[in-house]
Amino acid sequence: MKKYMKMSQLYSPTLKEDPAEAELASHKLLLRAGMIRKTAAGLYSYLPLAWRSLLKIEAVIRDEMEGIGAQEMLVPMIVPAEIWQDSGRWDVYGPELLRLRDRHERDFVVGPTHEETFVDLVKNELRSYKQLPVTLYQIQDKFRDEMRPRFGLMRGREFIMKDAYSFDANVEGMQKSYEDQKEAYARICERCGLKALPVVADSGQIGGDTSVEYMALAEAGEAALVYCDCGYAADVEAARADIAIEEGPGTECERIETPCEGSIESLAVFLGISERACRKSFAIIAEDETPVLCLLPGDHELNDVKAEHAFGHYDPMSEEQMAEYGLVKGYMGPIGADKRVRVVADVSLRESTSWLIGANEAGWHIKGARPGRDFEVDEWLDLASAKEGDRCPKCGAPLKSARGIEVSQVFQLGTKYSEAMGATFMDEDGKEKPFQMGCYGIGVSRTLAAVVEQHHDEHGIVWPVCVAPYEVEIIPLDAKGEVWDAAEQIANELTEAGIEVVVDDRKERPGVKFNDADLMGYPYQVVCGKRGIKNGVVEVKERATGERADVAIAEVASYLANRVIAERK
RNA sequence: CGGGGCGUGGCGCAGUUUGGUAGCGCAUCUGCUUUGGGAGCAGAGGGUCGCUGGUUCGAAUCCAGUCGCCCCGACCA
Repeated sequence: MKKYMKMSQLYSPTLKEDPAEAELASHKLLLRAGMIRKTAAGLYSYLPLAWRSLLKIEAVIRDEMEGIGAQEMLVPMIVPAEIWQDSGRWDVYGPELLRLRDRHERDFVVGPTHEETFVDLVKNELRSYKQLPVTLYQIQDKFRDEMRPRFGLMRGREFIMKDAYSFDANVEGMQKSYEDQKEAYARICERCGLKALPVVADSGQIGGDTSVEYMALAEAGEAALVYCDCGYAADVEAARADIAIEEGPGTECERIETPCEGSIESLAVFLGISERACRKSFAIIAEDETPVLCLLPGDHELNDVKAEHAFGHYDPMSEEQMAEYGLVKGYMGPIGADKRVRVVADVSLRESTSWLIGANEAGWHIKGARPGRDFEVDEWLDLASAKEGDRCPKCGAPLKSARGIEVSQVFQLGTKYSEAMGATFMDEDGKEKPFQMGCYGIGVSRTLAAVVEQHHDEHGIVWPVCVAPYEVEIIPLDAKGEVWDAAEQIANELTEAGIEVVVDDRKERPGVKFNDADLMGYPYQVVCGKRGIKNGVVEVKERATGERADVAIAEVASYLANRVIAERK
């Protein structure tokens, strides 16, 4: 028999003040609303309210997994070292991996992810292509000994993850499994109330769409991304920068005096041109000791990741080195630089014919310089960090920028683990083949934090119905008498209608109850006060909009039940 | 791991510079009043000042070491 929850009994200690340790909205609010408590760095206890929300997220995940035929199960958190040695990760995984030894001196790891366990599990049981495909998943705590756990649930060391593994007979099958998961992930985000974008995570080695991360858009996100309405989205680190050329002034190569401080900004202001019409130069020493001058559109930065790709571990040139190679800080350019300097320019500049560059003399620049005629570019590379306004590599429209929280990732593994661990099956053609695998993770606890990050205001959390710990809070302003009777009646009716209800039965002043209700963020509040009860009405407040409406006591339960159920998804 | 900061009743902080035996706000408990947006008054309880060692007549305060936590960087659900 379902019963409504009483605030007086709910273990959800709220805090008036922001805890000193928290910085992010989600972290502060989850602590303040009495949903989580820290046990140690990166280790959190989920209190009853958080747990209810987590179970709802998990329910959405289970529903979607079931919808694509994935089967839930559970493997041990602790994993014997041998299978990690088999996969090769025992030696590769860094200090993030928590290793431990039992009383018999046997090595184990606390699973940060479970590819090995699942491969080991199926390799002796799935013997024939006829048994494939199979997708297995679990929802379980993971442990990663992060060097810097932070932001509460956002980057904990122990966290709840849903991890799925697909086993297919061939690449086409794997891609199908992968697409199924990817689509399910989009629906999971949506059903949890998250605005998220699928971001291509690694189009590198294997090529194509082999891994996608779902990024929940949030200012507090750790990843910077660019995206386009056409559906393209990429981490700025990985995005190819397609930058419209802006030519500098003039077409003849000519020295001009530029008595301004040696920054692109001041140069552009002095000449009355855009920063992009200038060419920015970075001088670095590549890993192989080659001095390199990188030329970029003036309003773009050298992308660290791309530069490391191109040059290995590189260092910015010191002033002494610049002097040695004939480069003048603030006025660098390819003309007049030492012959040993390798000149590399961003690909976006390839068609540009009028470059405004430093003259390697303080206070002087060169305008109208043309590569091939006035100086040589040794190599054209993608070096610039993409940013807002650059052209979408897919459709050409201007990109928008955003920050995101990586809530989930889908990955085509191929035979990486199955081959390493000798996990094979007998194919139609009578040959032993390694499984084609995919793996798919969702940070469940991180999703909770992301939801709060996207759904809060200055008063507290604003839960979407689908993940709210309770759907309706009833606030009787008197804990006795006819006000209480009406509140209890409404609570019972709603509960009978299958709505999750909490009643603030505490002997607190109205302000305290209102503030706690807003902080904990239940989607609907029903305020029962003397005034209204006399007229046979209570006030229904929608947390998200702040809208209030008087509703007849006799109708409020069915009115709310209909709204809540419609919003559950 | 590098850089910065912080550890003082449950929470948020002051006190540390200049050593003298611990304080404020909130919360808790009791009583009275109050009751539609974090109440008022009166009273009460609660702290080996992160830990260890040292200096000193005397250490929250000075010194050394150590542990923990937070923030910024390199990794990830």
